[in-house]
Amino acid sequence: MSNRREDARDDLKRRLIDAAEARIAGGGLRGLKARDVTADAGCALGALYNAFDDLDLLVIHVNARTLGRLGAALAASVPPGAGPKEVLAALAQGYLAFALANTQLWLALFTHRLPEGVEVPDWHVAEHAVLIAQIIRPLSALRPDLSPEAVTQRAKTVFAAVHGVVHLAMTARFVATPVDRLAAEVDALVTAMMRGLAG
Amino acid sequence: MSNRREDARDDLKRRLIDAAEARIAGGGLRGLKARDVTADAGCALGALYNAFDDLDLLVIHVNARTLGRLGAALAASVPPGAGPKEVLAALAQGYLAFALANTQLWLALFTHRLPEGVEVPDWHVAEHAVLIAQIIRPLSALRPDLSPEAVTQRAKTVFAAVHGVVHLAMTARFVATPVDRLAAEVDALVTAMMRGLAG
DNA sequence: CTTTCGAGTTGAACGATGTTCACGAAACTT
DNA sequence: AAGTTTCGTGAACATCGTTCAACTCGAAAG
Repeated sequence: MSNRREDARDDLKRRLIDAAEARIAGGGLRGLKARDVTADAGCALGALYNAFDDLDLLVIHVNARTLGRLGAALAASVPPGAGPKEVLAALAQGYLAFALANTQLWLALFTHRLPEGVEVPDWHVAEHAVLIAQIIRPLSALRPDLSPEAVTQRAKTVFAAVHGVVHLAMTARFVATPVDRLAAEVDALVTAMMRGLAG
Repeated sequence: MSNRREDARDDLKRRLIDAAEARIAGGGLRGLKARDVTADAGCALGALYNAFDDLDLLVIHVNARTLGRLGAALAASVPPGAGPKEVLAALAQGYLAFALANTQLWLALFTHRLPEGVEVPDWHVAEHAVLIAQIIRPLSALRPDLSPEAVTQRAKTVFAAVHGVVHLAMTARFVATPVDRLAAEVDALVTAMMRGLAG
């Protein structure tokens, strides 16, 4: 059994992801430099390109972690025994709270772009399901008449609308909602959408 | 009168903005290289840094143009003599149409970021008013009870929600709305918000 | 018209950054 | 124990944005 090699390899990968995560959390995606990460992880510059094809792929692994934590945070934000509308309102507030508490890592989920022609790996595309997965159940409870496909589509739109408000508030200083108004505006948006969508 | 000099200077600036605009429209913000732009504009590499402090400032001038065209497109998308709800629905569709027709330049408005500590010039911050300016009038007609400040805040939220749906559809992979469904989803979102907000 | 002056232009050079590669050491296989 | 494969190493390379000293050439002065 070749164990020593695999263990060392996995350990190096973990250290590199740790270091990249810390660098992104500290200085944003722009602050991520190959030389910094390898220095933090305690390996040579070239070792990074043995563990990962690319700096982009390293970022994708950091984003995978963030998506996992985000999914857990969303699940934890829903009070037990709540009605559909309350669940959706709670999810929106949970999303906002995560974005505020993990700004740079959360931003990296949406600002990271690969060079033209390169596609995101399928396994990482699938991980983005957590963004809408928990919206689907309460939404279909609210609209039992819609097909599963239609509910999924509506869930995407509801998510995108909430995400848009939070994202613009934290990136565009121009049309941004002040942070202290954010929670109220997100809540107003969600309840308005629910009233409108529930017909 | 030193005219020859000023004219040449302004002409060079215009050619540089033209070239940068074309490069962004073709290959996105990532495809913008100082050497390409100066070659297209027919000047030496260093001349760019005489006309503009920075590549970032050149991008800002391109974005200023785009905001101007976007404002005009939004104004043109509103049918004369329409009611408030129709105006808002038309503005949303106009925004979507502009984003679809000018994808890369429109994306540059929101993906361009300056290095840490550098602030966007005030004159360019002010230009972003066009994004919500035309939303305010129909919204205050719908909600005469709200103060001007509250209406402005709601306009920002409405814009951010619509923007989020369009933006995510054109950048994110998994949670994206298919383009052929986009117009319908945007319309459903706006009408739902109007119903919810007006209630 | 000639001279002088200075703003604008030029392209080589610099520093930063992502990525590659030949070398050598370490670990696994037989 | 020898051979083979794997992988860490760090110098080297290519590509960026940006700077700078030398040069050009239009504009004012004599």
